[in-house]
Amino acid sequence: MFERPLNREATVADVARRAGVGKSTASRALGSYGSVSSEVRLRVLAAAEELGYRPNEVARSMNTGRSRTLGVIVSDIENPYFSVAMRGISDAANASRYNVILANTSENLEAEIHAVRVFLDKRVDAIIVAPSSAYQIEHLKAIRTSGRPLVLLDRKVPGLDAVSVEISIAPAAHEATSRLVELGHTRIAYISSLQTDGDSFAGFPLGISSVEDRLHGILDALEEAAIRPDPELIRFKVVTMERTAEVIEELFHLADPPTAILASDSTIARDILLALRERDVGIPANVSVIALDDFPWSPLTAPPLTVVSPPIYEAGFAAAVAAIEAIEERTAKPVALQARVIYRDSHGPAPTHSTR
Amino acid sequence: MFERPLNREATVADVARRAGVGKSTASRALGSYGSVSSEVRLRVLAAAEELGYRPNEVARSMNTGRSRTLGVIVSDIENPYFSVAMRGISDAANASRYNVILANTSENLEAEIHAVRVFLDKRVDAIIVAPSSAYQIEHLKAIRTSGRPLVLLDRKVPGLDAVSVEISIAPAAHEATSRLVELGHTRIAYISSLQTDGDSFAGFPLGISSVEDRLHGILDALEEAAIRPDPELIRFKVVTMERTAEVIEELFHLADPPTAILASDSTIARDILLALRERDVGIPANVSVIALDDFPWSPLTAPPLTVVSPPIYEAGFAAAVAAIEAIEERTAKPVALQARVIYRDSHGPAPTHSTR
DNA sequence: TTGTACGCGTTATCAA
DNA sequence: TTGATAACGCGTACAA
Repeated sequence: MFERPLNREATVADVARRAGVGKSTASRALGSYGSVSSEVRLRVLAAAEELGYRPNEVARSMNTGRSRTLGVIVSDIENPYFSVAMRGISDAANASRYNVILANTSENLEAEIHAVRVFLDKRVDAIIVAPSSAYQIEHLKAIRTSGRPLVLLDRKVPGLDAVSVEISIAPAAHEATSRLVELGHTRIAYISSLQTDGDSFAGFPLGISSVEDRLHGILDALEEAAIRPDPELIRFKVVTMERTAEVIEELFHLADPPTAILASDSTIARDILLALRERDVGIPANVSVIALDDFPWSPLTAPPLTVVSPPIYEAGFAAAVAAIEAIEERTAKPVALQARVIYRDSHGPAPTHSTR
Repeated sequence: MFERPLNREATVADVARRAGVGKSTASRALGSYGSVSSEVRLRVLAAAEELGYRPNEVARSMNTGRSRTLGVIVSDIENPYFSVAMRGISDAANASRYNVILANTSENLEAEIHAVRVFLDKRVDAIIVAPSSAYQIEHLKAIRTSGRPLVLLDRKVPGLDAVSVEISIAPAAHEATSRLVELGHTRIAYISSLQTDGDSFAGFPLGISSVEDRLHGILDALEEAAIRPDPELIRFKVVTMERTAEVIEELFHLADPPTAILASDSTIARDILLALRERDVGIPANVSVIALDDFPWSPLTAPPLTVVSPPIYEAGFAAAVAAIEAIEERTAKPVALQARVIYRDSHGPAPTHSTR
């Protein structure tokens, strides 16, 4: 069914022979560099056309040492966050005639280490990664040691020689939290899927910038309002739908349950909405819900979701642009983007005790 | 900032020298093929370890002619349909130690042709594609001519020597349509984003199997119920949000407007829901809506959406498995999967005239 | 302007 | 079991 072709592909040598010129002359004519008489050029081009010549990019990479390929490592391409970022990366890469090779890690460090190794072996020109850990970074350092640029998508890792494309969520998270406070909320929960492996501060994990960032925005807003953050209301490592339901259950059984819930990302937001619907909790009548992430369906949920919307397409695009700049110019500037709040109907005044 | 490394990577020759053996002996020891005395093997492995040797996959591809890479061509990775399929492809590829390289085409034939050329030049081992046209297939034929397997994702193209992974929507589309008929609907619209370039039959485009498939399911169900399909109600090439709003507008200004709308995919479904909300049309009180596609947020829309759910992760996985089989075994079996209907709350009885 | 010859890092061939 | 050598297809220094 899938036999190999009998006649192999035409090479530069074949084209040269047919055009009756030397190999390097053909090579120059095809690559349009150096100097070739226009008469010869036409003859070479014609010969190439006739033979259906196509350059072998593998051979080309072999002696240029460059592959015009960007390696992209994300936790899950299925997540709209990363698929949108990927589209941005892909569009930017395409515009500069680069290709994109993808690896999913499921937030698994071993998989990430493996992906880096494979990409390095394949001689990608640069690697774009949303790292799962800010502490185990030997493999990321290895990228730099190999002489290839490294671009950090969204998450910043201290002590690493890399370009980072950051999306600052803090100001928007601050704004959203303050809005909740204005509406009378004092018991505000934050549920995050983050599995961190680093230090923690007062029970809060630290180290991965995007998390610190979100948390700072929230905590600062609470502090301004003189509301003491309750560790009971801040939950990490909530990774499955089941765990989300459990956490929601626990939160509502607290002596003083939350009146608002902040979701760290769209998956958590979905699971929270599902769990609340299961329990028949009215939104926003009984609880306000705000997602610290956006996704295409956010205007259409019941009720339409108030979100902190990060410009991820732009971030992906910027990451690829930075990677290509670093490859070609040996330098690239870090990028900082800002999320913004989109107010819709999933938040409202804090319920009074009588309505609860 | 991003200087090239001073000391280049260790090669087989370096390892061989350090271990005090010949280049080919080292190569055999590292690749664990041929025969090497265990004493020498250990020495070579130790030397490789010390030098931090890593094989150069580009050089390897160069003379094996294989790259352990699958090229994947989709219209838009941002679309959950393709991002989920991509995850399936990626997981299956990963399990067999293959890599995945991605191209987006935005349903643009030129981009698809370009992507094929690039992938061929890069010597991918096989190409998985959801083709945008069933007629312009020279570039797809070129894949086969080059001796590489071609796997068609979701869409079947006649007259092409390729393995296809099909998702049959027809039975589920039939079932969903019949359900609508049972509920009293006789005016059922179908809105599709498909931009086809082929023949049409009674104004309906034909040729791309997944479309014929959906349409057949719907038309068969109508025929069984002795309802004559109205070409006015069947709309193709609805690709933008604006166009969707226009089409909705047009449909509702018909003398006999639809009481149910079938959406071809999740993007169209989103735009339809948005347009209906804009017009304040009650779902399902005034119109029933069913999507012929599923996506993670379908249970959480207002109202929860009745959908025809295609197993796309499985389709992606199967496509990659078939591609790898074709590469390694020279043959692969086509795969046929079935979508199923998930009944939720966006469909209901046809409104009586008095309520309209 | 043109052509020859070599290098890139690997695997494959083959004689020792 | 081993190692010298060729081959993959391209770019490119260098000489003509």
